[in-house]
Amino acid sequence: MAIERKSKQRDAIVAELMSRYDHPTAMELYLSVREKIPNLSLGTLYRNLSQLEQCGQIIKIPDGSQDRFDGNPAPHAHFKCNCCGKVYDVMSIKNYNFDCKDANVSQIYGYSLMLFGRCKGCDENRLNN
Amino acid sequence: MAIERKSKQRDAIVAELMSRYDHPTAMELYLSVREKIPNLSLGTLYRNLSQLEQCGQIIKIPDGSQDRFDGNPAPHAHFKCNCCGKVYDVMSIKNYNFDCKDANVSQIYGYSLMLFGRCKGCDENRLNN
DNA sequence: ATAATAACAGTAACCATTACTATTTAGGAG
DNA sequence: CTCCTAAATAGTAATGGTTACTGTTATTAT
Repeated sequence: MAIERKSKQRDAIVAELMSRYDHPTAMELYLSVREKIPNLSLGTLYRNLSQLEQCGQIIKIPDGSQDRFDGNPAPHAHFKCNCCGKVYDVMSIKNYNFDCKDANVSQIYGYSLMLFGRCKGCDENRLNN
Repeated sequence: MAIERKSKQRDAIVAELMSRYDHPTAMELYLSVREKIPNLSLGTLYRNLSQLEQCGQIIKIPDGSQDRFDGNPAPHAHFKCNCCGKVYDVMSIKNYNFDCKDANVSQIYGYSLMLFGRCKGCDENRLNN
Protein backbone atom coordinates (compact mmCIF):
# COMPACT_ATOMS: atom_id res chain seq x y z
CA MET A 1 0.00 0.00 0.00
CA ALA A 2 2.85 2.39 0.72
CA ILE A 3 5.34 3.35 -1.95
CA GLU A 4 8.62 1.55 -1.20
CA ARG A 5 10.70 1.72 -4.35
CA LYS A 6 11.01 4.27 -7.06
CA SER A 7 10.24 3.61 -10.69
CA LYS A 8 10.60 5.65 -13.84
CA GLN A 9 6.95 4.97 -14.64
CA ARG A 10 5.75 6.64 -11.46
CA ASP A 11 8.25 9.47 -11.89
CA ALA A 12 6.92 10.10 -15.38
CA ILE A 13 3.30 10.00 -14.18
CA VAL A 14 3.97 12.46 -11.36
CA ALA A 15 6.02 14.74 -13.63
CA GLU A 16 3.28 14.83 -16.23
CA LEU A 17 0.53 15.49 -13.69
CA MET A 18 2.52 18.25 -12.00
CA SER A 19 3.25 19.98 -15.28
CA ARG A 20 -0.37 20.50 -16.29
CA TYR A 21 -3.36 22.21 -14.79
CA ASP A 22 -6.23 20.78 -16.79
CA HIS A 23 -7.08 17.94 -14.40
CA PRO A 24 -6.75 15.10 -16.89
CA THR A 25 -8.69 11.85 -16.79
CA ALA A 26 -6.78 8.60 -16.37
CA MET A 27 -6.95 7.99 -20.12
CA GLU A 28 -5.73 11.48 -21.00
CA LEU A 29 -2.83 11.02 -18.61
CA TYR A 30 -2.15 7.57 -20.01
CA LEU A 31 -1.89 8.87 -23.57
CA SER A 32 0.42 11.69 -22.50
CA VAL A 33 2.80 9.57 -20.47
CA ARG A 34 2.81 6.99 -23.26
CA GLU A 35 4.66 9.49 -25.42
CA LYS A 36 7.60 9.09 -23.08
CA ILE A 37 7.07 5.48 -22.00
CA PRO A 38 5.37 3.83 -24.98
CA ASN A 39 4.70 0.50 -23.28
CA LEU A 40 3.27 1.96 -20.07
CA SER A 41 0.51 -0.28 -18.83
CA LEU A 42 -2.87 1.14 -17.99
CA GLY A 43 -2.90 -0.97 -14.85
CA THR A 44 0.37 0.60 -13.77
CA LEU A 45 -1.12 4.04 -14.25
CA TYR A 46 -4.19 3.26 -12.16
CA ARG A 47 -2.18 1.55 -9.45
CA ASN A 48 0.17 4.50 -9.13
CA LEU A 49 -2.64 7.05 -9.16
CA SER A 50 -4.34 5.11 -6.40
CA GLN A 51 -1.18 4.91 -4.31
CA LEU A 52 -0.33 8.56 -4.85
CA GLU A 53 -3.82 9.54 -3.78
CA GLN A 54 -3.61 7.44 -0.63
CA CYS A 55 -0.27 9.06 0.18
CA GLY A 56 -1.90 12.46 -0.19
CA GLN A 57 0.37 13.47 -3.07
CA ILE A 58 -2.43 13.96 -5.57
CA ILE A 59 -6.20 14.45 -5.52
CA LYS A 60 -8.85 12.41 -7.28
CA ILE A 61 -11.77 14.49 -8.54
CA PRO A 62 -14.99 12.65 -9.37
CA ASP A 63 -16.47 13.94 -12.61
CA GLY A 64 -19.41 12.00 -13.91
CA SER A 65 -18.51 8.47 -14.90
CA GLN A 66 -14.79 9.23 -14.87
CA ASP A 67 -12.30 10.51 -12.36
CA ARG A 68 -9.96 13.42 -12.91
CA PHE A 69 -6.62 13.91 -11.23
CA ASP A 70 -4.99 16.97 -9.72
CA GLY A 71 -1.27 17.14 -8.99
CA ASN A 72 -1.83 19.85 -6.37
CA PRO A 73 -2.74 18.19 -3.05
CA ALA A 74 -3.35 21.50 -1.22
CA PRO A 75 -7.01 21.88 -0.26
CA HIS A 76 -8.86 23.93 -2.85
CA ALA A 77 -12.09 23.87 -4.79
CA HIS A 78 -12.79 23.22 -8.46
CA PHE A 79 -14.98 24.82 -11.04
CA LYS A 80 -16.47 22.91 -13.94
CA CYS A 81 -17.83 24.67 -16.99
CA ASN A 82 -21.03 22.93 -18.03
CA CYS A 83 -20.51 24.35 -21.51
CA CYS A 84 -17.02 23.14 -22.49
CA GLY A 85 -16.47 20.58 -19.73
CA LYS A 86 -13.16 22.00 -18.54
CA VAL A 87 -12.31 21.83 -14.84
CA TYR A 88 -10.45 24.78 -13.33
CA ASP A 89 -8.82 25.28 -9.95
CA VAL A 90 -10.51 27.70 -7.58
CA MET A 91 -7.88 28.84 -5.12
CA SER A 92 -9.82 31.79 -3.74
CA ILE A 93 -11.91 29.75 -1.33
CA LYS A 94 -9.32 27.15 -0.41
CA ASN A 95 -9.13 28.27 3.20
CA TYR A 96 -12.83 28.30 3.82
CA ASN A 97 -13.68 26.55 7.06
CA PHE A 98 -16.44 24.02 6.52
CA ASP A 99 -16.85 23.20 10.18
CA CYS A 100 -20.50 22.81 10.89
CA LYS A 101 -22.76 22.08 13.82
CA ASP A 102 -24.93 19.53 12.10
CA ALA A 103 -26.12 16.50 13.98
CA ASN A 104 -24.04 13.38 13.34
CA VAL A 105 -20.94 15.35 12.38
CA SER A 106 -18.16 14.73 14.91
CA GLN A 107 -15.02 15.74 13.05
CA ILE A 108 -14.17 16.94 9.56
CA TYR A 109 -10.97 15.83 7.84
CA GLY A 110 -11.41 17.26 4.38
CA TYR A 111 -13.83 18.22 1.68
CA SER A 112 -14.53 18.06 -2.02
CA LEU A 113 -16.15 21.15 -3.51
CA MET A 114 -17.10 21.39 -7.17
CA LEU A 115 -18.73 24.52 -8.51
CA PHE A 116 -20.74 24.33 -11.73
CA GLY A 117 -21.30 27.16 -14.15
CA ARG A 118 -19.96 28.81 -17.28
CA CYS A 119 -16.38 29.87 -17.86
CA LYS A 120 -15.24 33.17 -19.34
CA GLY A 121 -14.09 31.50 -22.53
CA CYS A 122 -17.54 30.10 -23.24
CA ASP A 123 -19.06 33.41 -22.19
CA GLU A 124 -17.10 35.25 -24.85
CA ASN A 125 -17.90 32.72 -27.53
CA ARG A 126 -21.54 33.11 -26.67
CA LEU A 127 -21.47 36.89 -27.15
CA ASN A 128 -19.49 36.71 -30.38
CA ASN A 129 -21.78 34.20 -32.09
CA MET B 1 -36.06 13.82 -22.28
CA ALA B 2 -38.88 15.50 -20.40
CA ILE B 3 -41.34 13.44 -18.38
CA GLU B 4 -44.61 13.30 -20.33
CA ARG B 5 -46.66 10.51 -18.83
CA LYS B 6 -46.96 9.17 -15.36
CA SER B 7 -46.16 5.63 -14.38
CA LYS B 8 -46.56 3.69 -11.20
CA GLN B 9 -42.91 2.70 -11.42
CA ARG B 10 -41.72 6.31 -11.29
CA ASP B 11 -44.26 7.14 -8.57
CA ALA B 12 -42.91 4.28 -6.46
CA ILE B 13 -39.30 5.34 -7.05
CA VAL B 14 -40.01 8.94 -6.05
CA ALA B 15 -42.07 7.87 -3.02
CA GLU B 16 -39.32 5.60 -1.80
CA LEU B 17 -36.59 8.18 -2.31
CA MET B 18 -38.61 10.90 -0.57
CA SER B 19 -39.33 8.69 2.42
CA ARG B 20 -35.72 8.04 3.35
CA TYR B 21 -32.74 10.16 4.24
CA ASP B 22 -29.86 7.73 3.83
CA HIS B 23 -28.98 8.64 0.22
CA PRO B 24 -29.29 5.15 -1.23
CA THR B 25 -27.33 3.84 -4.18
CA ALA B 26 -29.21 2.79 -7.30
CA MET B 27 -29.04 -0.84 -6.21
CA GLU B 28 -30.28 -0.13 -2.69
CA LEU B 29 -33.17 1.82 -4.17
CA TYR B 30 -33.82 -0.94 -6.67
CA LEU B 31 -34.10 -3.58 -3.95
CA SER B 32 -36.45 -1.41 -1.89
CA VAL B 33 -38.80 -0.49 -4.72
CA ARG B 34 -38.80 -4.14 -5.83
CA GLU B 35 -40.66 -5.01 -2.65
CA LYS B 36 -43.61 -3.09 -4.04
CA ILE B 37 -43.03 -3.68 -7.76
CA PRO B 38 -41.32 -7.10 -7.95
CA ASN B 39 -40.63 -6.99 -11.67
CA LEU B 40 -39.22 -3.46 -11.74
CA SER B 41 -36.43 -3.32 -14.29
CA LEU B 42 -33.05 -1.92 -13.33
CA GLY B 43 -33.00 0.01 -16.60
CA THR B 44 -36.29 1.63 -15.67
CA LEU B 45 -34.84 2.71 -12.36
CA TYR B 46 -31.77 4.26 -13.94
CA ARG B 47 -33.77 5.97 -16.69
CA ASN B 48 -36.13 7.52 -14.17
CA LEU B 49 -33.35 8.61 -11.85
CA SER B 50 -31.64 10.28 -14.78
CA GLN B 51 -34.82 12.05 -15.88
CA LEU B 52 -35.69 13.15 -12.36
CA GLU B 53 -32.21 14.56 -11.93
CA GLN B 54 -32.42 16.49 -15.19
CA CYS B 55 -35.78 17.89 -14.09
CA GLY B 56 -34.15 19.05 -10.87
CA GLN B 57 -36.42 16.88 -8.72
CA ILE B 58 -33.60 14.86 -7.19
CA ILE B 59 -29.85 15.13 -6.75
CA LYS B 60 -27.19 12.66 -7.81
CA ILE B 61 -24.27 12.43 -5.39
CA PRO B 62 -21.05 10.90 -6.69
CA ASP B 63 -19.55 8.54 -4.10
CA GLY B 64 -16.60 6.52 -5.25
CA SER B 65 -17.49 4.09 -7.99
CA GLN B 66 -21.20 4.43 -7.34
CA ASP B 67 -23.72 7.23 -7.30
CA ARG B 68 -26.07 8.01 -4.45
CA PHE B 69 -29.42 9.74 -4.74
CA ASP B 70 -31.07 12.42 -2.66
CA GLY B 71 -34.79 13.15 -2.83
CA ASN B 72 -34.24 16.67 -1.54
CA PRO B 73 -33.34 18.97 -4.48
CA ALA B 74 -32.75 22.05 -2.29
CA PRO B 75 -29.10 23.12 -2.34
CA HIS B 76 -27.26 21.66 0.62
CA ALA B 77 -23.99 19.91 1.43
CA HIS B 78 -23.29 16.32 2.41
CA PHE B 79 -21.10 14.70 4.99
CA LYS B 80 -19.60 11.26 4.55
CA CYS B 81 -18.25 9.29 7.47
CA ASN B 82 -15.03 7.62 6.36
CA CYS B 83 -15.55 5.10 9.14
CA CYS B 84 -19.03 3.68 8.46
CA GLY B 85 -19.57 5.04 4.97
CA LYS B 86 -22.88 6.72 5.72
CA VAL B 87 -23.75 9.96 3.95
CA TYR B 88 -25.62 12.61 5.93
CA ASP B 89 -27.28 15.87 4.92
CA VAL B 90 -25.60 19.06 6.06
CA MET B 91 -28.24 21.76 6.01
CA SER B 92 -26.32 24.30 8.10
CA ILE B 93 -24.25 25.61 5.19
CA LYS B 94 -26.83 25.32 2.44
CA ASN B 95 -27.02 29.06 1.89
CA TYR B 96 -23.33 29.66 1.64
CA ASN B 97 -22.47 31.82 -1.31
CA PHE B 98 -19.69 30.24 -3.34
CA ASP B 99 -19.25 33.19 -5.65
CA CYS B 100 -15.59 33.62 -6.32
CA LYS B 101 -13.34 35.97 -8.24
CA ASP B 102 -11.16 33.32 -9.80
CA ALA B 103 -9.97 33.71 -13.34
CA ASN B 104 -12.05 31.76 -15.86
CA VAL B 105 -15.17 31.75 -13.69
CA SER B 106 -17.94 33.74 -15.33
CA GLN B 107 -21.08 32.50 -13.65
CA ILE B 108 -21.92 29.88 -11.05
CA TYR B 109 -25.11 27.84 -11.29
CA GLY B 110 -24.67 25.34 -8.50
CA TYR B 111 -22.26 23.32 -6.46
CA SER B 112 -21.57 19.93 -5.00
CA LEU B 113 -19.94 19.90 -1.57
CA MET B 114 -18.98 16.72 0.23
CA LEU B 115 -17.35 16.87 3.63
CA PHE B 116 -15.34 13.90 4.88
CA GLY B 117 -14.80 12.95 8.49
CA ARG B 118 -16.14 10.85 11.31
CA CYS B 119 -19.72 10.77 12.51
CA LYS B 120 -20.85 10.88 16.12
CA GLY B 121 -22.00 7.28 16.02
CA CYS B 122 -18.55 6.04 15.07
CA ASP B 123 -17.03 8.42 17.60
CA GLU B 124 -19.03 6.82 20.40
CA ASN B 125 -18.20 3.31 19.31
CA ARG B 126 -14.56 4.25 19.31
CA LEU B 127 -14.66 5.49 22.90
CA ASN B 128 -16.65 2.50 24.14
CA ASN B 129 -14.38 -0.15 22.62
C1' DA C 1 26.80 -10.70 -6.92
C1' DT C 2 22.67 -12.60 -4.93
C1' DA C 3 18.30 -12.81 -3.07
C1' DA C 4 13.82 -11.01 -1.91
C1' DT C 5 10.12 -8.73 -3.50
C1' DA C 6 8.16 -4.21 -5.17
C1' DA C 7 6.69 -2.75 -9.42
C1' DC C 8 5.64 -3.66 -14.12
C1' DA C 9 3.29 -5.20 -18.83
C1' DG C 10 -0.26 -7.46 -20.66
C1' DT C 11 -4.61 -9.36 -20.28
C1' DA C 12 -8.85 -10.95 -18.18
C1' DA C 13 -12.47 -9.95 -15.12
C1' DC C 14 -15.55 -6.86 -12.69
C1' DC C 15 -19.51 -4.10 -12.16
C1' DA C 16 -22.13 0.16 -12.30
C1' DT C 17 -24.35 2.16 -15.89
C1' DT C 18 -26.26 2.63 -20.55
C1' DA C 19 -28.22 0.97 -24.89
C1' DC C 20 -31.25 -1.92 -27.34
C1' DT C 21 -35.69 -4.38 -28.59
C1' DA C 22 -40.02 -6.20 -28.18
C1' DT C 23 -44.04 -5.38 -25.32
C1' DT C 24 -47.14 -2.82 -22.45
C1' DT C 25 -49.69 1.13 -21.17
C1' DA C 26 -50.98 6.10 -20.63
C1' DG C 27 -53.81 9.30 -22.49
C1' DG C 28 -55.77 12.00 -26.31
C1' DA C 29 -58.98 11.80 -30.53
C1' DG C 30 -63.03 10.15 -32.58
C1' DC D 1 -65.86 3.11 -25.00
C1' DT D 2 -62.53 1.99 -28.84
C1' DC D 3 -58.66 3.11 -31.49
C1' DC D 4 -54.25 5.01 -32.17
C1' DT D 5 -49.72 6.97 -31.16
C1' DA D 6 -45.84 6.94 -28.76
C1' DA D 7 -44.08 7.18 -23.93
C1' DA D 8 -42.65 3.96 -20.64
C1' DT D 9 -41.40 -0.58 -19.34
C1' DA D 10 -39.10 -5.45 -18.75
C1' DG D 11 -35.55 -8.06 -19.92
C1' DT D 12 -31.20 -8.51 -21.78
C1' DA D 13 -26.94 -7.27 -24.14
C1' DA D 14 -23.32 -4.13 -24.51
C1' DT D 15 -20.24 -0.46 -22.82
C1' DG D 16 -16.44 1.48 -20.50
C1' DG D 17 -13.79 2.87 -16.59
C1' DT D 18 -11.47 0.51 -13.16
C1' DT D 19 -9.52 -3.46 -10.73
C1' DA D 20 -7.52 -8.07 -10.32
C1' DC D 21 -4.49 -11.54 -11.87
C1' DT D 22 -0.04 -13.72 -13.72
C1' DG D 23 4.34 -14.11 -15.27
C1' DT D 24 8.36 -10.99 -15.84
C1' DT D 25 11.47 -7.11 -14.76
C1' DA D 26 14.04 -4.22 -11.91
C1' DT D 27 15.01 -1.93 -7.37
C1' DT D 28 17.44 -2.25 -3.23
C1' DA D 29 19.26 -4.40 0.91
C1' DT D 30 22.70 -7.81 2.28
